[in-house]
Order: sequence, then C-alpha cells, then structure tokens
Amino acid sequence: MSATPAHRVSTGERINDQEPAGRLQRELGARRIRLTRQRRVVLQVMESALRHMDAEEILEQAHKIDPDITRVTVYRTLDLLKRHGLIDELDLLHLRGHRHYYESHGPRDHIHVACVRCGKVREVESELYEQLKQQISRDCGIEISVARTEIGGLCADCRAKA
Amino acid sequence: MSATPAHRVSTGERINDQEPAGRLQRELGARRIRLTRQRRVVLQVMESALRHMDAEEILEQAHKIDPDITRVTVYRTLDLLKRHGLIDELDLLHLRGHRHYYESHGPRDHIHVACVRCGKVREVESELYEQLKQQISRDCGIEISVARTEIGGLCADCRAKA
DNA sequence: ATAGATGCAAATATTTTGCCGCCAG
DNA sequence: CTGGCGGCAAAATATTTGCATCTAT
Repeated sequence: MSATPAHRVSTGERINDQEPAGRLQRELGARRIRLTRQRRVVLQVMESALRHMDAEEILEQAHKIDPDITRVTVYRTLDLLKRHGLIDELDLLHLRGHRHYYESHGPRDHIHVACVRCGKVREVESELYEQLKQQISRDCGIEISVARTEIGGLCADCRAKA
Repeated sequence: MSATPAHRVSTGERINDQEPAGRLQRELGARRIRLTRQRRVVLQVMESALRHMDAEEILEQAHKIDPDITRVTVYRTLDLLKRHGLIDELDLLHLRGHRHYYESHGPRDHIHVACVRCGKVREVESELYEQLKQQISRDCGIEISVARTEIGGLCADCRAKA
C-alpha cells in the first residue's frame, strides 16, 4: 500500500467539513418548500452539528436558539429532510439503545466505524466503497438512492486497555 | 467484466441456505448456555426462517409451535443471540417503519439491497466487500466484530412500471 | 440445590397522529 | 388569502424491567 491511501479517514469530530453554510436552507428554498422560523432553527442545528445527534439532542440544541420549538416539529422536520435525501438516519448498530442519529448528507457516502466498547465513531470514505456500490447497482439492476454502512469492533485504544 | 462475477447474489427467499440444521442450538450448547424449552422454540424459528422477521413475526411463528411463549422471552432470546453474535439485527433502512429484523448470522457477511418502492430485499455477497472491511480494519486499527450494509434504491421492475 | 430463566404487568423509550389555530408566500 | 405548518395532547409502536416463580443442569 502507498503512503497516500485511496480513501480518507476523518475523526467524526466535525461532520460538516467544507460544507457551505446554509446548504440545507438553500436546498429547501430551491424546492419551493416553506422556510418557517422553526425549520430554520432545526436546519441551523443540523448544519452546525459537531457530531451525530439523536432527536432529543437536536431538540435540546434547538431550544438554545428558540425555546418554543417542540419535539414534534423536530421529528416532522427531520422527516422532511430525510424524504428529500438531505440528511441520513443512522442507528450506529444500536450501540447505545434504539435511538436514531441524524447527520447532514454530504456530497459522498461514508462508512461509520464505531467502537463497541467506548462508542467512538469515525467516518471513512473509500474508493473501494464507491466501486462496491457500482458493482451492486449493476448486478442487481438497482438505481441506488441510499447507502448505509456501519461497522463495529474494538478500537486500538480499547484493545490496549483490555 | 467476466461472465462469472466474483460475488454471489441470492434472492433472499431462503436465508439459511447450506446452513446445517440446529446450528444455533449447537452454538449455545457449546457455550454452556441453558437450552430451555422456550429457547429451543425461538432458535428453531430463527433457523427455519424463510425471510427476515421482526420480533412480532418471530413471536407468531413461535406460537405455532408453543402457544405459551411470551413476547418478553422472544426479546430476551433475541438479545442473547445478538450478544453472542449468532444473529444480526437490521432495520432495512426503515423502509417499513422502525421495527427491527433479525436473521441468523451466516458464515460470511452480506449486503442487504432493498427496493424503496416494492420493499423486496436481496442479499449480496461480494469479494469487494471483504476487501473493504479489511481496508477499514487496517486503517482504523479496529478489530471488526459486526458489519452491516444496507442499500436502497429503485429496482428494475419498479423502474419499468413507473 | 441453585443459578439462571420465564411470565406477568407495568414502565420506558421513541415516534406518530388528529385536530385546530396560525403564518409564509 | 389560503394551504401548508406548528402546537398540544394523546395514541401508537417497540422494547425493557422488577419481581415472584419455576427449571435445566
């Protein structure tokens, strides 16, 4: 293997790398979807996310901006974004219960790699993954619209401690 | 591309292809885990599964064998099997609500490819997938214990109808 | 004999829905 | 102006837990 791998590994510390601010707002605007005060708040929360959040955490963040936002609105807005393919819904292998996590959908699919012990999540992009999707698309005759890969195992740190 | 692809596509009609009967029972037995009457029933249901089932469907099947099995026992047994890595828990991209589906874990990981319109699920094995996992294991320094990939899109049949 | 399993009921957790008044476009 | 949206409360769905009893080993 060369010193410059064909894939990129990010820490997951910041989800919206190189993402222009207001992307979600602009996407919805372009689709003639109403931008209410509440939606703007939820979008802002999603766009400035530093990590994967579940509905509860998104609600908490939204409350910091506007305490009147309700949980129902958060769910309805997440559903809207999901239906438009603007965010992804994950469960990170149910490592911490059955809640769902959301993240703004970047330009390229990535793989979520989680440690089953400490729960740390890394995001990985890989050329091999793109090839795999192409192969599946071709062989199954499917026009892929969503792809989700979650991998779990013991990370190096946790193996060292054990 | 050659006429004999390096991967195998199955229809998902039968999950336990080439799986020796009683595999789950034997695995648990080898681990000195109590084989109660109820557990045997749930294991039998999982082993003879023709498709992915959720907890409700597993309970229904179990009731056909022994009407006294309770839902709680089904959940507890599924959890046991999950903890021992003997079954996989999927949500199939939430295409049909937020329930979870379970399948007996075969010798090799496979990818679930689902049509977002008709809900049909195919299972695909791929050498590329194995390579991808190796790459990730190496680069993230993780010892992989679970891998789950779910892909959604429009299948050929549904595209034709549209 | 006894650690561990089951059953029952109730509690939790998470997400969805009906209805009505309100606001973005 | 008006059709979609948000709030409220309640329902629906999915899963887990406490505790007393039973059972596989």
